[in-house]
Amino acid sequence: MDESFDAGTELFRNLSPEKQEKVFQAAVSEFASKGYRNASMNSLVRTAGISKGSIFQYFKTKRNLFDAILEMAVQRVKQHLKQVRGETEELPFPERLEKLLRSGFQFIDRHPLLTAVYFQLLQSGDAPFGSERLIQLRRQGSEFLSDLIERAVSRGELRSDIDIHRVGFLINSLLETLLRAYYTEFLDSGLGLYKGDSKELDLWIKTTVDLINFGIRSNAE
Amino acid sequence: MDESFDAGTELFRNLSPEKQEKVFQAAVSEFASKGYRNASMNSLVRTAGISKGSIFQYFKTKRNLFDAILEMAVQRVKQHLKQVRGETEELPFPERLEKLLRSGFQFIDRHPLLTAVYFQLLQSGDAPFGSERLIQLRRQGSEFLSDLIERAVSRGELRSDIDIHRVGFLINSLLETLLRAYYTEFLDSGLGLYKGDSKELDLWIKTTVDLINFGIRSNAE
DNA sequence: CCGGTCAATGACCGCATGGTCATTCTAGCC
DNA sequence: GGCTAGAATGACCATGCGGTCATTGACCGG
Repeated sequence: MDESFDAGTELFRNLSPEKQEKVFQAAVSEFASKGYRNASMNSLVRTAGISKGSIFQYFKTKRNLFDAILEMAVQRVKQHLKQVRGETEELPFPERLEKLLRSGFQFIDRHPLLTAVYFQLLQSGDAPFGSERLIQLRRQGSEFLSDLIERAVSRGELRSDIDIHRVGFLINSLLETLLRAYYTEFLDSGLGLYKGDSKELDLWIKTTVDLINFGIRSNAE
Repeated sequence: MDESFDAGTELFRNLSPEKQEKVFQAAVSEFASKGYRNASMNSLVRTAGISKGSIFQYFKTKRNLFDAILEMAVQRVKQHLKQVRGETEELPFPERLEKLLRSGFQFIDRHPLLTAVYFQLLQSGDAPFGSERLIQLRRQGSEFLSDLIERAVSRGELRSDIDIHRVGFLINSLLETLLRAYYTEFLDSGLGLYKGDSKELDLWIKTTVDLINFGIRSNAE
């Protein structure tokens, strides 16, 4: 998970970066594959190669550990989105959408497990905390898109009568679906999106961006 | 869950319909709220008001019970979709989409728990069986929409160059998102879809159908 | 009223969980 | 080498799980 991250007890933060990394890696992997409730501290400790007592000295509870992992994932996702937003500032909306999707696939390639933790939580709601945080995280995703749309509307690129927030929600959910299906086998309906190569991805990106831009109604009538 | 359903051991099928119903109700409720893995037979038995031994005499294992519940849910969903397809045979595509969504909300009002079991499985993948069945269920959903689209294309209502299967997948995921958010608080981003009244739903339906039909690009250019 | 049948029951089993803590090990200093 | 501070350890705990089965109890024909 790249450079380390301030979390856990003082004891944990004083560990060698390699060991911190090893523990983090094991934790992310455990939560990514089983979600919060079904993740097992026993199993985690086994793959990390440390003793059970240690993990509870590093992070007092399972929940604390999860919070730290999630915070890291959220931080990285936000940072990624900000970067893409900055880099595509001047682009017309369709290209912006395309870049957003494409960079999303790249992000997953680089951080597959962190993405899994993030989306698993967002979709299943399997969390140690109440729904307020979930609602907040989801809203931020929708709002990111709403902002892009609003800007494009004000530039005259998009119809001025669209319902910005609802459409932001819808497009966000579309993008989420695509990204999830890219790394989750059972979400792909045998259409080649799951772990698809760049040619497959290009087709999906084009189809999606076109749908959003033009809709499907025949131009004839 | 309306009339009873052939499932479980002979002993269970010979029970009085009321008792069958009571057990089924408790099971659906348990699986709907906790998914498969986190559902507890102990808790289920408590809410059903029967003893633990009995439930294992009625259905040999937790998995058998889940299979029966899921089969019922899938059957009802399919039956519902067939009905809507039949009733909207002659309608233009946009109206068809609208009716499909509207009747989806109605279905949830009538069968909230069954819907929850069905969608929870489809989204979380938390199942006692492998991913093949999940892929199959998802594919059937996509194909239902692909068929509607194909028919509309052949009638000249839709652009003839659209990628029928990919667009079917995308629209299906859009509809799934809306329906899930209608009964799942944390999926609604504070936009009033969750348990929304009919005015809210109308707005969502209109926005969604318009997006799919016309896209968002300005007509000006 | 009896004896037989069979459904209902809940104590019990082996296992896994999140979490604790007394003990052991190790590294640094004199 | 001996001492000590503090990190690592895994046996242990209470709890809950899916599943079993000897016992109980309700009903029924004679």
